[in-house]
Amino acid sequence: MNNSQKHTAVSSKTVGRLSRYRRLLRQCREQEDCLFSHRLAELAGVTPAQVRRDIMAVGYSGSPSKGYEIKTLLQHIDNFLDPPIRQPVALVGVGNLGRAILAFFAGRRPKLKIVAAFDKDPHKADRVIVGCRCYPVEQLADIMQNHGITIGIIAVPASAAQETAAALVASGATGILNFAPTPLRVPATVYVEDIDLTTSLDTVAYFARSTREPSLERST
Amino acid sequence: MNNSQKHTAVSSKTVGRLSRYRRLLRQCREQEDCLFSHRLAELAGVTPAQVRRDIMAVGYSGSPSKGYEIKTLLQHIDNFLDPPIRQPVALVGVGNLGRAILAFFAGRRPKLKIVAAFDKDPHKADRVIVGCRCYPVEQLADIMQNHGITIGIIAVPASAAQETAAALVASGATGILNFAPTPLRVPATVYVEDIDLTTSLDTVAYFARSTREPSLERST
DNA sequence: AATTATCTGTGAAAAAAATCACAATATCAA
DNA sequence: TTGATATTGTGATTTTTTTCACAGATAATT
Repeated sequence: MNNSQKHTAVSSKTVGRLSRYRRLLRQCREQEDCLFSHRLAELAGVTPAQVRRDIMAVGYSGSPSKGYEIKTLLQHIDNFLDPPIRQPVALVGVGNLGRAILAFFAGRRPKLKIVAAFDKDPHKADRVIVGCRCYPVEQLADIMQNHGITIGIIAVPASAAQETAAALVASGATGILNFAPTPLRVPATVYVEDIDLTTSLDTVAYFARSTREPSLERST
Repeated sequence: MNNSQKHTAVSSKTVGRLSRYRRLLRQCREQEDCLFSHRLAELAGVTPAQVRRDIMAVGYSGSPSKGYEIKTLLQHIDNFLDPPIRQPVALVGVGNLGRAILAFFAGRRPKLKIVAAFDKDPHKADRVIVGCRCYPVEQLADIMQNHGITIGIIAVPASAAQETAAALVASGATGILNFAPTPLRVPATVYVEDIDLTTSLDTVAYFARSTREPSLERST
């Protein structure tokens, strides 16, 4: 009954959608006990087949008559997505964006928590911002190793992003969430997810013009 | 010489990469006059073939001997990505994240500018935050129509996201950048781009474990 | 002028992602 | 028990996205 990584490597798209399903399921577990793929699909804005495919990855089977038992499905998704023990996170860059990120993640997820923030500006060091201790960047390596941090969030200006990434990797990071508008050079063993606000806004602006053919978006 | 939308509809992935190329090109236009696809690919962390394909969309051809003339290529990308005149943007939700977004976009892009922010909290109304006038949500429709706003950024809590989206669409939005962790129901003619911090962090956390096979990431 | 080297632009192929479609299955109704 | 109905899980297919690979182009070299 090993349900860990046995199938042919789950894609990041599937992982992302599972995270989204989880949130939706948590919301509706009070109202309902079970739901069908088409119901979850509707909530998530995807197709039922997509939902079923994604759920295959977590190794849980629903019943043709009742669909998926929400409680059990959630357990399976949690088990799939969540780290076995604890995966502490470091944030680098405590500007506007950094503070917003701290506030956003504060208090959720005990296992996936921002346990340390870093900033170049010594004025910001040794303070507690939104419940998170802030250190000067010089201490990055030390503190990351002390806490066993393997995930870094980069919220520094583009000009400092590459060196920040290098420092994170050197201190043991194997995953980076990058808000800086710069592509990062990291070893192939490090997973990087970019959140590029400019690019996203440009894309929205582009498609907001030119009344496109009713395309990929969710409808009523 | 019509180089507008003639080809078979450009994908959002291509639009996003063009936005990224543009930023990189601006950075290196001082140093260099021309560059090859493999150089831009290296900067952007993609393959040369990808770069060439993407550039096809903007209707510009490089020279086999000199590559792409940076100045001209930039003009073509700008012409492709930028709105003909002006595409004002509205931000809804002036919490931590909203303010960070305002700060992030402040001063850039004259044609694609956040011209109005809205918040439910009347305390935040009628102030100027990071250079942007803030109004109570009640005035959303009025002000959007006055300014001819067609792009909305949603930075409200998940619980208010759907109604915000509906209000934006009702007031003329055809593109939405959604930071709320909820799928939005909008007509198929409205383009939505989701930026889901939780999902992104979950994905990074997932791939940060399990030393994956050297996969899709950029290497040294 | 011919040769070489290297690039672009793009048809064709491959890979990745999403969807279709249907056998297997569970439940209900009679 | 049988039949009718509706859903799951998944092989096969389709669609989308990326990459390959090469003809055609340009300049430098001889």
